[in-house]
Amino acid sequence: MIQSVDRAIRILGVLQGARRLSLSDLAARLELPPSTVHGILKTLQAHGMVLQDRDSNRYQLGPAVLKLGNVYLDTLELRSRAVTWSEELARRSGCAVRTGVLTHDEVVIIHHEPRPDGSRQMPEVGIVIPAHASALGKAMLAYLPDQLDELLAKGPLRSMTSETVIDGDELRKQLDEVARDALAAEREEAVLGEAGLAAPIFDASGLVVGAIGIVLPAVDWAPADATFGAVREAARNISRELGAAHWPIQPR
Amino acid sequence: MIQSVDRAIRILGVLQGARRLSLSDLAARLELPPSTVHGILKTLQAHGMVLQDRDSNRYQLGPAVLKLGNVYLDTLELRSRAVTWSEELARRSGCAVRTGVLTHDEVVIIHHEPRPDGSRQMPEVGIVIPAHASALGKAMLAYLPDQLDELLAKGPLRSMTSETVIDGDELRKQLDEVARDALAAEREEAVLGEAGLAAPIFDASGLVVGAIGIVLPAVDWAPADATFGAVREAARNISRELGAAHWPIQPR
DNA sequence: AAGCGTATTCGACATTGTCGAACGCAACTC
DNA sequence: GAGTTGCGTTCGACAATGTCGAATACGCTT
Repeated sequence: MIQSVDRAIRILGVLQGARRLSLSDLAARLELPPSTVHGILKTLQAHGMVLQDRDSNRYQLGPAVLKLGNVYLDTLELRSRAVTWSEELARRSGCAVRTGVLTHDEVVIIHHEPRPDGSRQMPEVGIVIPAHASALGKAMLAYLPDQLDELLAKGPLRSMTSETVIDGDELRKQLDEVARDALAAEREEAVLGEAGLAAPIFDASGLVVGAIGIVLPAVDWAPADATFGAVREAARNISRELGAAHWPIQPR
Repeated sequence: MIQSVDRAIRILGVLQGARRLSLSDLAARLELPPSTVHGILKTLQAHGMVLQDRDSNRYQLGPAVLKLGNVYLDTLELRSRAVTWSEELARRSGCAVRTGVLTHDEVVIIHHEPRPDGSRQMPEVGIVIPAHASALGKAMLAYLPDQLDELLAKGPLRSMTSETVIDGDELRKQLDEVARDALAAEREEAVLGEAGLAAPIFDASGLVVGAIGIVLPAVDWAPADATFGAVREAARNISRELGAAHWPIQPR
């Protein structure tokens, strides 16, 4: 692990959480001398990864990170497959559809198909949700015991709403059920008033590479039986296109 | 400039251009020993900035970059203003609307309003276009002589189509006209069959912070007079909301 | 089974980043 | 308007750190 690179990424991470920060704030949060942080910041700035507000001198993320993000999406085979099947799933379920991948303890949304009712909706590509509080995250974690252990070892689970599962054992119990059905649900655990239903996506090597699912108003729970089937089918179809031999894969 | 951080970002940049690369390819392109690149790569990997394909061992960008990109968009005041006015501009012009910012020699799209005809269109947020070959880029460069000098000093302009302006003097001449009208046009200079029209956006300090414009099929050139006015108005409205005292600002 | 082309590990060396201190600058305060 | 405080930034000596060549391990082909 190269120290300065690690520090640079940690700077980006802090900036990600706090939007705009002064050099001294940044240094305080990282527990590093300001001059050290300054050197790294200037390097990041030269590449457009961060930029400094002319008026306040505070630092924030720069346009170069956006460029990188877009290229990541283009390289993902999963995404191109998800686009096709999301459309169908949205039509069949009448709900917005999200596809996501796992990074450490969070789900990153890589595709978002708006509800097919024609209303204006914010694109959600790139947003992150704690894995333990989302249907997508649970669908993936159920088949990734190592990632789950790592997540639980890291510290207490963050509570998002009163419904968030923050007990490790309770989460494990839920995930056992998820693995049995290849279907994960979430009711107001991340956002009040919102529920989710998701299924895991596997690739040719039989490992979970993502999950696809629907988002619906909590009051519309439970969805029709056909909807459960539609989510599982979307996940299975994408998995097959990625070369997965079976769906679902048996965990462990 | 911290060497290892600089190298890390260069690695990300190469990965951005080439999608997936083996360690030796990557090392060869950067003219660095493989072991040096490997150390940096492993650090980036630990943070999810890059990931390694299990089968081929090749490296590619990871989900963490996508997360960063999304947060960058959220911090941009310009973007939230652009969303409102893009909608109006799309309605008035009947065209797709793009808003972009400048990084070095490229325009990064930070908002994309699809053509209001209801057809399915790929979201274009995050894509990059060489500044000299786009209406958005010209609109900004006309008011940023320093950036223009830097761009021209860096080397020959990249040709995208037969229409791309690759002569520095010719570009300067065009930009003088752009600065006079506060309106930049582009006809098939980046993509054959596509034309653009854009106007610069200024902030409270009177500097260019972005540009907004429309994309239309080259065969539909020239747009109606009202459309020219609509583009300028959108740029002026956003500039005013950002605190700009005047629009356009006089260059130099 | 042998050989090649990979990625990866290791360790010695000196290059390089680090950190404290000093500087410059602007915005307040009295 | 002089003094003061709180910034960001620059500088340079030191040694911690990243670098690179060589050695190892791995997987694929022949």
